[in-house]
Amino acid sequence: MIHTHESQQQQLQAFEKACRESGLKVTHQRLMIFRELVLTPDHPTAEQLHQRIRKSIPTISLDTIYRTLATFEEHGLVNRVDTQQSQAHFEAVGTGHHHVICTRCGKILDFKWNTLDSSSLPDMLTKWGRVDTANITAYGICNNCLKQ
Amino acid sequence: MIHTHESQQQQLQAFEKACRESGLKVTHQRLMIFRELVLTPDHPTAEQLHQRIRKSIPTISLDTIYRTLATFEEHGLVNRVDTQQSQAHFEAVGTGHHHVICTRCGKILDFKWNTLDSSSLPDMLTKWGRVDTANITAYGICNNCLKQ
DNA sequence: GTAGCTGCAAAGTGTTTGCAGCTGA
DNA sequence: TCAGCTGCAAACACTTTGCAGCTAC
Repeated sequence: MIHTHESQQQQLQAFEKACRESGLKVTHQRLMIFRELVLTPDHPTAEQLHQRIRKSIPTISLDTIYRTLATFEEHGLVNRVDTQQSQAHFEAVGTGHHHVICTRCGKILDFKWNTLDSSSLPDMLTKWGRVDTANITAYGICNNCLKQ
Repeated sequence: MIHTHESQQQQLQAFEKACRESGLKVTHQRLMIFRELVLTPDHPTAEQLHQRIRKSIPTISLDTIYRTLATFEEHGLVNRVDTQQSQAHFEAVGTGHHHVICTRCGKILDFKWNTLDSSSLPDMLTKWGRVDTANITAYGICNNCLKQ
């Protein structure tokens, strides 16, 4: 995804606005962390962010990165990307490929969805390389938790 | 996803076959771990598997669970489920919702896909509860890595 | 001035590894 | 028998937390 200069500007402005609205202080560290996420097209880990931001704020600590990302996530300013990494959940192969996760109780349910196969994915992906698998991960609240 | 007794049987048989073919020994521990994954509809963590399997093999250690799951994964017998947990990657909100991850270099690229919105998801999910977001995570090899 | 943020250091959690003894084929 | 699996314990990697000083508002 390539972002235009305009939309980046907008995101940075929206950031300052969102900070003021939630009573978050706009510190140099927070600004640089958000800036880095907006300006680069990849999705760095906390460690990678730390390496990059040290170039402009040499004294910034890794735990500030972690704390800041957690704060941003709470306020809906950043997303955590789904990956297969730890804390890992496992399933036997041959079951459904897609999952719904209840954000309240954490339970995971499989579902089937025939619409998604590699031929129906956007052209852009065939330019990117060879896609082997594609899984949907949905998040919501299950009926059990909604009742309570 | 509810599995019939037949398909569970098939999965267990396929397991023994796959073990023999890859030269893996069919130990009591491995059989119980795979059995647990096939017979239960949820997707436990290594820790949860350990708790459950201890009831039948009290001396089984957590590292055997980890090692066994890693072995199974290498041989394509189990899948790791995508979640938002650590080692986490982050993005600013407002970028694309879907991701392709290169399994060789680990780089993550965004992509847009208009076809996926909550109304197009299967009915089953509306019975499950309230779905808030649904993201696709695709895995493959990017062109850069394919060239090498 | 003060609530709240940061850096430091230490602890916590999930996962992996080296080694010696055990076991399935 | 013997390659390869397991249990133990220790190491590792990533993330979180308590505290004291600092800073944006």
